[in-house]
Amino acid sequence: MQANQIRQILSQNPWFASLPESLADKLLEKGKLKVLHNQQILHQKNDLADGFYCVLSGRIRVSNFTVEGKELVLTWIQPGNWFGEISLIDGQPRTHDGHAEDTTTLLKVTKSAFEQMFKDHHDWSQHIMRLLCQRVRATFNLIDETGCLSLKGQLCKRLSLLHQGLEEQQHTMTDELAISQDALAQLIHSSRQTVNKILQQLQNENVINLKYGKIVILDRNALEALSQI
Amino acid sequence: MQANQIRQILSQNPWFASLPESLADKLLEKGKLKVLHNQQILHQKNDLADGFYCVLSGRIRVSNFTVEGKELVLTWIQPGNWFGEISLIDGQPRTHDGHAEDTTTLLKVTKSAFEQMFKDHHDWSQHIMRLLCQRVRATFNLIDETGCLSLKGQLCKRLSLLHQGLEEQQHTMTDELAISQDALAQLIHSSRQTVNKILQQLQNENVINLKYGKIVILDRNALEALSQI
DNA sequence: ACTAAACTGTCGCCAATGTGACAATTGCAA
DNA sequence: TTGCAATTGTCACATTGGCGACAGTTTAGT
Repeated sequence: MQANQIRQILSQNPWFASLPESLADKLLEKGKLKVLHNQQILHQKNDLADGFYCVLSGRIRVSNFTVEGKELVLTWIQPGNWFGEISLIDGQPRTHDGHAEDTTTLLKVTKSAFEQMFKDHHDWSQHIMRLLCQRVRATFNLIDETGCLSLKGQLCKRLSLLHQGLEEQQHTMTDELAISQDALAQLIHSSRQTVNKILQQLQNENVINLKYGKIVILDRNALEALSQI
Repeated sequence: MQANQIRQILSQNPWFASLPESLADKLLEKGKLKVLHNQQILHQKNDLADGFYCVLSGRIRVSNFTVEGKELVLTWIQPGNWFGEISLIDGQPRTHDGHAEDTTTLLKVTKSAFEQMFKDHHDWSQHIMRLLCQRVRATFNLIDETGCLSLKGQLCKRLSLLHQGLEEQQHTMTDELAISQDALAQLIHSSRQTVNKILQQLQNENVINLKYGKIVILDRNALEALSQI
């Protein structure tokens, strides 16, 4: 992958884009490419942290397992997003498993390089604090969603977010989300059958179109509106 | 409230206890007492942040409302715990409402005093980062709980945590939690009736004893074990 | 002591949702 | 083309848990 291509992906992330040029350069200098194949494990819950990562292509599925062995997906980390800073900062083990979905390219900043950033750049900690605040707010939103919204609301919100992420990263004009109903069910901790029923409803309301393995967004605004219920 | 009494309460909090003496002193210097009466509003969701707070007595109920007007309690902040740093750092509005339960005494560090800490003490940001990491981990735990555990599991976990908090703050040897079943139901986003049913079960299993307005913990270990299911 | 308010215990009904089962459809690769 | 695996569509059934209702109990205030 070319350096300018990497820069291009990274710059679409608001947090990275807000870094002063000098810090961004330093971070890139320290980053090394790492490629995972589909379903390869990046780290497991309770592992010690070895790096600060950014997804360049593919995606990372962040999840946990219940005692009965059921996988609960917290989120998917899409290209341009950084993660893994928490364990590096507080020295505690990873909170979740991280698996690659598809062949996935990462930019990895090692633990020692990450720590060097604090020593070399007095303002680095400010940016890390902002990243942490984002993380807290994102998890609060997640809690609100699961607590306040109906399953239909949660599903619409997720579709809306996925659609938005698609726009940011690919600049495509297609409104197709390549995701199975099974995967969607995992995201909102529901069952495939229930998700299917809700998606049928949405199709009848002309909000989406269902295809094999993908969903076409017809009415983004309706989706946003339904994310309230 | 006496200065040494305040210090005593604050020192029982692990985060505060880990601050270097000099930083702790500075923070105390800047703190002003603020008293709220029962149910008084400290801040509402979307308010701009005006301070960094620590509960000294009473407690703060942190919650949100659904569109239908139902209150969802995220947590109660017990004495010794600091909060409100997120909005101060990223400049975004509050994520939740904060209400006093009982007459509540707070230590308040104003926005400008908080910001001055960063300027005067180069290592202050490190401690704030640790606080943020704690916050993220706590919310991840909450998500895991609601996603992975049965209602009984969630309830046992909450009872266990409340019991633990009680020990830390009061050094009492009584194992009575003064909390209504109604309030417990709010904490785990459930209904009073369901909570009552589960509590009855736990009483039959000799894990707890039910009283009017309070719960006596009989078997802490059993509670911990049940927090897994 | 009396009363009102808060809290608990319990019932039955009902909506939401998980689950297993099975058929139909689609896409991919040999 | 054919066969297989992944995905979707649909059903009946069981379970969970929310909710209204109401009686009983405890506390606090006058």
